[in-house]
Amino acid sequence: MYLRKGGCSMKIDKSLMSGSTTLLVLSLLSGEEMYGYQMITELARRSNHIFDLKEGTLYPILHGLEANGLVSVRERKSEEGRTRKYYRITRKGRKALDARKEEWVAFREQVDAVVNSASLA
Amino acid sequence: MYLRKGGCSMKIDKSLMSGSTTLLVLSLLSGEEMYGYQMITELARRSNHIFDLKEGTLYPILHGLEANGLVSVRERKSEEGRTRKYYRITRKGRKALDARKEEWVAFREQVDAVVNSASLA
DNA sequence: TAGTATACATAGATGGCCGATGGTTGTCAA
DNA sequence: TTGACAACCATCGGCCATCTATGTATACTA
Repeated sequence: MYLRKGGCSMKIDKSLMSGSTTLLVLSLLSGEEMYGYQMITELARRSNHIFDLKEGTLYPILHGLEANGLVSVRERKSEEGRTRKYYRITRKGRKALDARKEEWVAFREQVDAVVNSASLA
Repeated sequence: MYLRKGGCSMKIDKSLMSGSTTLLVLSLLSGEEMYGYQMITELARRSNHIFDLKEGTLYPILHGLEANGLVSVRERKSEEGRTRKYYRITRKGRKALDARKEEWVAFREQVDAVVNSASLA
């Protein structure tokens, strides 16, 4: 991997990432079809380089999503002649995404609730 | 464990929890000293029962925090005669909490950024 | 005095993510 | 034209956080 290093140097504990990866990947795909490497660079860009997804993380996830019918794959030759695997979110995938979003919102709100309730005491 | 079951039935993917547990525990302790079992019930209460921390999760974490000097412990006999282990956050623990909070805010904001940027496209 | 809730503790299994590694193809400068 | 580098896909072993299951002891209460 040769991702350009952005200016942001804040490191997020890896374990915080756990569980949100699928949400992020499906979110990316909900806008347009993308290929793996592109998701990594796009995710880094959109998150101000907070998320530096590893290939060893992404590809198994994509295969899992495909196995569960949440994304579909097709090989496409780009204008430059390079053949890539493009992933597209399915209807089932959009449902799963909605569910994940709800989960995320609930999780986020309750973490904040605990953190804030404590700082008030 | 015999925690009362609350009305909320939404289940959060366990893996989302990863990494936030220490933040939550330290947040609880930042308000007052508490004992283990109390943290579990308090966390459930303050999070509308979204977080149902298990004893098998909490106690190893507390021991780790103590080993790292982020919390201190003392045995105290409550009025009812029961002896409990009360955990108190240390100065070092407060610093760690501040760092964790910053991490959490950055993480939260960037997840939202990705999720929202996709839904706009 | 039996049952239930409180309270602390640990070992083993599970599952997600990462580091390491390897391969192929396209590009560009020397 | 060739060699280095970038783009791109892929897998495996291991780590680490959490859960499940289990064990223990004490206090309250019916």
